[in-house]
Amino acid sequence: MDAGIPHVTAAELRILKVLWRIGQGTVRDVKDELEKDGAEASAYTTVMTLMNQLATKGGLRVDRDRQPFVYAPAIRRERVLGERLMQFLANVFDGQAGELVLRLVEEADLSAEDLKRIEERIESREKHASQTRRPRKENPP
Amino acid sequence: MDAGIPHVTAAELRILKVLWRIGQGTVRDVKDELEKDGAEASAYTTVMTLMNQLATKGGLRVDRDRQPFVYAPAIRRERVLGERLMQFLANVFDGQAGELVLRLVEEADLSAEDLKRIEERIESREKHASQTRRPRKENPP
DNA sequence: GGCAGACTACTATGGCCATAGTAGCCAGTC
DNA sequence: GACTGGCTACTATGGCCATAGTAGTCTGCC
Repeated sequence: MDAGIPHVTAAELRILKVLWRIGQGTVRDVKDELEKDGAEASAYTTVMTLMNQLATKGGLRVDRDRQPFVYAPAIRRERVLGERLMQFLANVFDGQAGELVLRLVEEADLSAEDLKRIEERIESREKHASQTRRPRKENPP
Repeated sequence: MDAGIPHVTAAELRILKVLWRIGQGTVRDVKDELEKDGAEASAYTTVMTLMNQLATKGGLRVDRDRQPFVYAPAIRRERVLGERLMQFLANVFDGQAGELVLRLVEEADLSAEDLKRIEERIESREKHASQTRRPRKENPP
């Protein structure tokens, strides 16, 4: 079982984000996308190096039958971002999620919709919490 | 003007956290504290190197009249964590604070008090938002 | 069948950072 | 006044990562 997500560096994450967005693509596709949103992108070979590293780690799946090779994400956005978030929470906020959320509510640009949605989640969360003790997401064996 | 906070690396942040907690201390004090909570700490000279780097950058203030030198934080916890948070938000969640908060509400350990406090903030936030446009925290000179 | 353009594989480099060692200094002790 | 223990200053090293170059290969076209 390879439940653990491979370690994804910052530059690799930029690649993954593009592929999550466009579904799949060649090195050139990804490079073009990066140029589009990112100000100045990296050299073609740099992007390729990153993509191959990711593939080696199991972060991307490569179709080598097509020419040029076509790359697609092999790990889900949710998992990667979740992992990152939990790590950040532990490292910077010592696991104090409450403080982190409060800060965001105060300082970040949250739209009215965001706030509404968050409230709803909290409410349903509180309801469940009063019944079961700490209703946490299950980890099925 | 030195409004910008110096770049603080991960290891340096560990040091700063200790000093925010204990107020001030010598290299040995900090090393001892690190040993206390962190499993295995670094060598004495490693801690000293980090503290001197921080001092050089303006992250710590050093009293060299005392022997051994006494170090104290020169930047506020709020500022450093806030900076870090905004950076993380931009890099990983593309500035989508809403998504980040939702994830935390769902997956992190939020106590009932946390939830309550967050709700209050949101409510007051929504009230203000309907009057003034984005009431942001002031930066007093 | 050879050439041009694009693509891949392998290798190189430099920066940043965490870690820590060594040498030298200073202060208190016997 | 020499010695010991702790402290400081300076330097070294190795790892990780972002970046990218070069050589070699493949494919399609003329």
